[in-house]
Amino acid sequence: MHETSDPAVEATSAEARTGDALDVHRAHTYLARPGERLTHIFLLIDGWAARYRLLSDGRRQITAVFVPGDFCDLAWRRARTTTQHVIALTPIRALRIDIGEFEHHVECDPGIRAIVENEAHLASETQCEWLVSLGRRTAMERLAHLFCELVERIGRVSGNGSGTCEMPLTQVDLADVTGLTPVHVNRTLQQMRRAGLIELKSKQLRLRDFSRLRKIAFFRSNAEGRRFRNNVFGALRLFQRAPAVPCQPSPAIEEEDRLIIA
Amino acid sequence: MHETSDPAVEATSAEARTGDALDVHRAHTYLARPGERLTHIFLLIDGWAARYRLLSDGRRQITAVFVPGDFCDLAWRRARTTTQHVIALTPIRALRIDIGEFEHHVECDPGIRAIVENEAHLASETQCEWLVSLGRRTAMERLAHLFCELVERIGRVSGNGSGTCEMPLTQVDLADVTGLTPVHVNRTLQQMRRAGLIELKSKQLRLRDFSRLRKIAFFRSNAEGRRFRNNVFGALRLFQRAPAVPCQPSPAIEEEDRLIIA
DNA sequence: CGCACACTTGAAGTGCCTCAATAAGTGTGG
DNA sequence: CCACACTTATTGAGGCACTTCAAGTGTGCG
Repeated sequence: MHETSDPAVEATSAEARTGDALDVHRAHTYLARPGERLTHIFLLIDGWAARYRLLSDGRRQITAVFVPGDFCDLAWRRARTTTQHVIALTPIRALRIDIGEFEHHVECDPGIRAIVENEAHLASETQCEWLVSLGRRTAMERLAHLFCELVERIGRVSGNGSGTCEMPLTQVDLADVTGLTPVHVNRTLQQMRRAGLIELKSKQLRLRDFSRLRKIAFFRSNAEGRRFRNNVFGALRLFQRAPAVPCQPSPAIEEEDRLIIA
Repeated sequence: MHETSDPAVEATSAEARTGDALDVHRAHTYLARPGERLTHIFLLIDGWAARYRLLSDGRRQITAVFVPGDFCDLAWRRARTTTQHVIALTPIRALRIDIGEFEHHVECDPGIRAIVENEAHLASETQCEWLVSLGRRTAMERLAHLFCELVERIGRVSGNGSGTCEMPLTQVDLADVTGLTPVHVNRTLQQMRRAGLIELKSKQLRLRDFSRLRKIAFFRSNAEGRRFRNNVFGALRLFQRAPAVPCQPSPAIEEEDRLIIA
């Protein structure tokens, strides 16, 4: 598979065919701002991003974290405009898919539709679990749960019951995900280190005792649901190729067609 | 429109045609339990319901509140089984729609598809705002926000800037929505009453100063997004009538079709 | 090498929780 | 219609998880 080993090269050639572009962005660049007209959906290839809501007095709550393989942001497929910020947390590479083409793919390609609907479903499950964290879990439980989730999403669990994954989130980011203050995140992380639960240094997270962390976090694995999840290269390939058979997308639904019954 | 003024009668006749049934349930009956095979989606006609997650030590977090006109639960359209509890908070009437028929309707009827996708989108926006509440808002802000949301969803705002709506949620329910304890909900409600913000008695909520509450809650209206929302009778009618033109639903997507690329 | 950013630590304060008891509703059956 | 059980709402006192403010100390990078 040497000829397809570099997704960037693939993307470049694909761009000529489909008009989709592989974007490169530095950390902290905005992929979306609230109120913008929605023109693209990104398929994240490398790096992390986050969606967040900012209150007018500066309070910030991160409402989703995007890792390689995630679409960003499926939440706005039905919307005219964005309602939240999306920012690159690290340098990223992402396939920028025109929203019209995206809808066309979803309409015409059952494989892509299955992926997209599955992704949306996973995102909604994740979001529910975040609600539980923010509403009912303690600081340590919230962090433990987040770490379990991320290791399941992008990490590796080794035989001896430990797991590892990248962790580019700063303590400020972690605070804005977990609804805590950075100071308290710091103290809680140290408590977890002292308890032998985790190691976290230079953007590398290691769960030293996955099963204990799961219990602490009341973590419910969604590995089954992720079994059929797209992987980043697979999804990339799917979106890069033109649909094998051109199809007639059903006509766009006009506002007048939406149900308004007095 | 006398002949269609009673949805129950309509439903009964529709049942003969479509197999959908209008269910009546008492308060506190389960519409779903985690791990159940998903067979139906409910269209709530009367009464309120809630989805929640229960931790093994008894902590409960309500992750969605359903009011008349809501589908319950769209979150599971892509799932084989339910992952949370859904319970009737009050006596309810609901149109029980077989999941297969539901998917058929969505597939074949662009009007229904528009409704369902719009509903799913609204639900996801609401959920994001709940994340912000639980993560970054104080007790009073959380309650103020919830009240603003509910008045926008089902209440009426009168000219003088006050709004009213039904409020069948007990203080325990409110606590499980807002991630607080019932005791603190009680104290916060009294504080809001004393401040002249709300009246809340015998299941009736009155916002005495909607604009002040909005500011307190950092409430962002989604009235625009709800303009095209189905209303309960409209949606009921749609789901009761058989599709005007029988259509060929695209073949179900088999597991093998889902993308698995190593 | 120095600047910016991430992380760490301490001390003091507070918003919310826990435990506990009582009052006020609400439905149910005799 | 009252007696009873049960849920819901209220109030008090005390404690703790988390916040706030205010220093620091690494640490990576141009």
